[in-house]
Amino acid sequence: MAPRTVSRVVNDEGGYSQATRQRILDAIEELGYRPNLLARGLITRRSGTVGLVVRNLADPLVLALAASAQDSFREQGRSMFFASSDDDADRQGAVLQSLWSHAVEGMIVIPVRDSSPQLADYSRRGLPIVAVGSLVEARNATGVMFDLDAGFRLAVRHLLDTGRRSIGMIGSVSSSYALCPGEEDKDGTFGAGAGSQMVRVQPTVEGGAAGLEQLLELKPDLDAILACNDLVAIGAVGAARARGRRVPEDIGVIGCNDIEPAGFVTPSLTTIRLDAGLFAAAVAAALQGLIDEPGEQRDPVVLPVELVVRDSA
Amino acid sequence: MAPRTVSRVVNDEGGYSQATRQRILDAIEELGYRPNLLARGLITRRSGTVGLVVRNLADPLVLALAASAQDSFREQGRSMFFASSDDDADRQGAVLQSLWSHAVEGMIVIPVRDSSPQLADYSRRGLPIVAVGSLVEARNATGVMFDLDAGFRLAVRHLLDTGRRSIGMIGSVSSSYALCPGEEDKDGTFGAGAGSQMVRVQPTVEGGAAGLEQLLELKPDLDAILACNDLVAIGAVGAARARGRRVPEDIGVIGCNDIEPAGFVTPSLTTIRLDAGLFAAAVAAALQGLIDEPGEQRDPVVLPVELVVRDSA
DNA sequence: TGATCAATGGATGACGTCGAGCTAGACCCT
DNA sequence: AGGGTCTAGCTCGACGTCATCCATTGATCA
Repeated sequence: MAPRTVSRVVNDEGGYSQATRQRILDAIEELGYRPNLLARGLITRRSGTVGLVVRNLADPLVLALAASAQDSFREQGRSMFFASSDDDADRQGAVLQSLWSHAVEGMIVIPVRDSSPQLADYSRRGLPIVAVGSLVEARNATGVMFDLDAGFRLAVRHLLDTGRRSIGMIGSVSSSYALCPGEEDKDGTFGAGAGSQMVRVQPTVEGGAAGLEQLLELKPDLDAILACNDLVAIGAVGAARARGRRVPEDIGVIGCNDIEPAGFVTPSLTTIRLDAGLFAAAVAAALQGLIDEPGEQRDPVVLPVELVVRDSA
Repeated sequence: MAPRTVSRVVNDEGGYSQATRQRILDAIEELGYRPNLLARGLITRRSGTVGLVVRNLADPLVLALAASAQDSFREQGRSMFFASSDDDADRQGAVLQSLWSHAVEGMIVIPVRDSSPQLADYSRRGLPIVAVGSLVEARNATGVMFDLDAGFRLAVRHLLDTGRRSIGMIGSVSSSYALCPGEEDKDGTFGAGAGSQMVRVQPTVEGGAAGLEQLLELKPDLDAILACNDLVAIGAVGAARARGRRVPEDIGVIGCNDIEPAGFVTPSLTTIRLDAGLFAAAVAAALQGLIDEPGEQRDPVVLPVELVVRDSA
């Protein structure tokens, strides 16, 4: 059997009979032949791999993103590298460099804060990059993000509509890519006429509890909380109850993300849902586009969000 | 500058002057040179990559495993492929095949049920495999698991010591690797003299609720529940309260895993803690061992567990 | 009969790197 | 000066695959 013919069958080039094809496939099976994708990638310049770089593993969207991205990539016949930058710009750079040396065809990155120039640099040198929740203006790069402003407006409207008048916001000290709607609103001009106040904490349950304490200090008449993610919201609910405030009667709380526990904590959490499946599909499609048609300028993709009204507000 | 000399510098082989080294490093910086790891792997037969294959992404241990494994591998200078088998043996096989074609040096696998022969086959053909929570008897393979039997005994002892007399167990229809202590105890011979009953459900919050209903049907005098994981335990707590049973007064509930929400649900969950960091470190070390000294027979690693007593039992 | 086509396979070079072996010169020691 | 040792640098081949180009064989078609 000639190598050339085997190559034709393995690569589906056509130009062989069904009988030959079957004979070759049988032989492959029997001998346990595995094509060496390193060698193939070396010559074709397409390695069949992509990379996913996240900021930290604790982020609830990461899992869904990884799962869904993986599905898309399997359909594309690509394998996926996975790495975390641990919220460190240098490490993010090292990861990009390393995976690029492994000849990934493209990368999905949840970028650390202020690393747009770094990403733009890599993409300009030829590495296709989809930045999650961040704008990267460069050839070979694009962004995918949730419409957090809309989510923020939905939440504030809901609070005002249900009679809340004094809204506090608990933001995150280290803004994550998609968890802090309205975070840009630094002056705190919440809904018309309503007072407002913003504090920043660690984006955890404990942080949420601390944030509520701080807000009550600043604004004793507080009757609503907008939290940058569901964990923070859960912490705020706990602290409010410990202080003798009822939720939702005395204080309404809205989270963000709709993580799984949000549905079964007491009271169940009203939250801005970020649809992880939708998100991941959009990300994978965007990367595919960048790889297939390199060099084109692309508009960022903005995904809709939804307010899920449960018991907490 | 000769390629050979550059190669020496890049690979730190020695045999060059400091001046040459600096000149080369400068040139690398300036030209944006990236060594092609595909080509390097082709000739050295060490690709610098490993694979992590999980059963499904919803498993709470997966995140911690991924995070910690990634840290270990970074120290080893390896990059990590990531894939999910979605609980499908054929897909697991396809993933192993695909990643092996990408020349991974070894794999960490959370195996789908009854896939030991498949793993043994791959490992016998030369792919180092660390199976998580499963025994694989083969050259080039080993297993890492929690001492779930010990956890099971701890939990039962605690329930008996606190006066429980009628224990029900909620297991999982699709046993996962580490979440179901005592699942082998199919006859239900729980602690001495205590009655016992076991049902199997989906390992989710909803499944836990359904499981409790079933158990109460079978055993109206039930006063304790042992759940195969924390989500199931949370579901069982919710269902028990909906039925008017107080937790822990009327029914004690013990979960397994110590996932993050376990500490802040109401009542906080007594649970068998599986230390994910410890686990992942052991897994990474085991794989490193398999890669460095191939062919040796190895004993499986068994990790200790701990009972975390909170409010639910 | 000659032309065309499909199936098959041979030969050669390239991808970017490392490995082995070699040369030329510098340096030291006797 | 002669011999040994070390360093810096070179040349050549190999890794496993695909691309390119061409050769052979039958079969079919005009």
